[in-house]
Amino acid sequence: MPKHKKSFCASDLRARILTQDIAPGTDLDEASLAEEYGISRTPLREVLQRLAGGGFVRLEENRGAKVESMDFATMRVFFQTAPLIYCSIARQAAENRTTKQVAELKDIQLRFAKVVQAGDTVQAGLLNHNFHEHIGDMARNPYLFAGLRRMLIDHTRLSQTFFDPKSESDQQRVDKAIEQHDAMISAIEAQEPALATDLTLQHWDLSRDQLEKYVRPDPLPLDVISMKDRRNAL
Amino acid sequence: MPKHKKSFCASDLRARILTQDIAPGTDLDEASLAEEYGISRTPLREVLQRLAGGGFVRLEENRGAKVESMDFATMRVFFQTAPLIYCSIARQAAENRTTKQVAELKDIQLRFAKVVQAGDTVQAGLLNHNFHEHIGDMARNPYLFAGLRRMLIDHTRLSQTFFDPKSESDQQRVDKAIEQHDAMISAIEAQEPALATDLTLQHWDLSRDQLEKYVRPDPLPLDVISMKDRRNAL
DNA sequence: CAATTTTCGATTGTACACAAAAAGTATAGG
DNA sequence: CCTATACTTTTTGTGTACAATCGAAAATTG
Repeated sequence: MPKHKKSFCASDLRARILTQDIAPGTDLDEASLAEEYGISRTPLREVLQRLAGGGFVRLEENRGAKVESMDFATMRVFFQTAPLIYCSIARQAAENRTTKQVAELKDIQLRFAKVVQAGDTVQAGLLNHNFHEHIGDMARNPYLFAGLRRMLIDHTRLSQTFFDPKSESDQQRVDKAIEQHDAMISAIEAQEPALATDLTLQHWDLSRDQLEKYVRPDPLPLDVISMKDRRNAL
Repeated sequence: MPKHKKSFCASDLRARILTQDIAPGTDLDEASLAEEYGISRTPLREVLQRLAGGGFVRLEENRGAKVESMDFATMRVFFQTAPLIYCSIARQAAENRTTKQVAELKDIQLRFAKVVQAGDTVQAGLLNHNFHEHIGDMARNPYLFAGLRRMLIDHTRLSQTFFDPKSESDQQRVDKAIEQHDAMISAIEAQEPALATDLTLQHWDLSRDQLEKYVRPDPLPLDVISMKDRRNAL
């Protein structure tokens, strides 16, 4: 049963990083994590090496592992590159998918819709991640897939607020995302690359709008700003 | 000095895989490699984990590390995807490069031209790899860069014959590749994304023509075929 | 003799102890 | 009071012994 503990450790750390339960930039202490997961430092270090390979953490010489963080320059690149990778992947997924993979994708989507309904925002984020990673797998393009995985790490972490509906319009947005997933599944199943690409672009637009709201929120009302200025004035 | 041995082991294994000194599909035995590099199995396993993260080897449970191999389906994808990734990278490299990076790229190119002149095909392949990876670094796009690195592993391994001029036309091809590198450097330095993209596409075309010749060589002359048939006939 | 099971050898996975390096703390000197 | 340096503590890196697993040959059985 020690094997099980190691793979649990790996997937749990992955999930905790994706959900920002462990914040970007955090250093991971080997000894305490090893104790926490009930394994020794040797296999824990191997888990960290693998997470580093996947772009979840960064290893620095004699200084341990830090959770990867995203700077502003990278965020700009993220918005630039996401549509390219997502759409290329979607097109190739529609071209190359197997029947089995479609069934698996439907299963993920079913569980996704369920946890969204139940209001489990953490699991929703993770299953949304799985959904898009699975489409990446369908594309059978190891080069773009590598890029997609890096992209999804950042996307999932940035989207933590996405599945947490606070208002009526938020709820509509989440419902729309689920509908878009269903449409994407259909297009991939029907092997219609152009349609899959188009739907993916729409899905991206929805996500982007939400992200931009989060990254660049509405400016403060003028009176609040003037109050702040007055307080901090010399 | 044990630190030095470990990083040497990592870079040496990387080079041996890229040059096909260790063939695709080979299993790597931990004990013998550890002895070979004068380190114990623990750090060697960490090296293998990192190589696995980079896509150089594949780790299988209780079955060690195998050098990644490329099947025919992937080769098709390789030819499809390479121009997309290379050109996107080149464009963004021209947009985002720093002066220091240009200097470093020139240095790599200088050493590249030198080893090609000296007929050192192994080093030529590795320095060509470095050249393109460094352009990837200039693009400052971690998502495409991840894909580029995977692509370069396969490209470098497939191109092992490229820098080994056996005929006059081979020599011309290698000379042309060097010229193209120089032109690419100029375009990146001048921050001309469109030109950099165009030159990269030309460079890809040169490489692709050579690869296709290698992958799908000219059919054997008819008389040779008939002789073969006669020999192997029942 | 074939098919299945068992046993053995080789290889990978884990734990722990120790070595090396970095970070933090106290002390001496200006 | 600040700085620099020596010392202590904490954390990471490595070597080694042992446990678990896999694959293949040998033995058992129908």
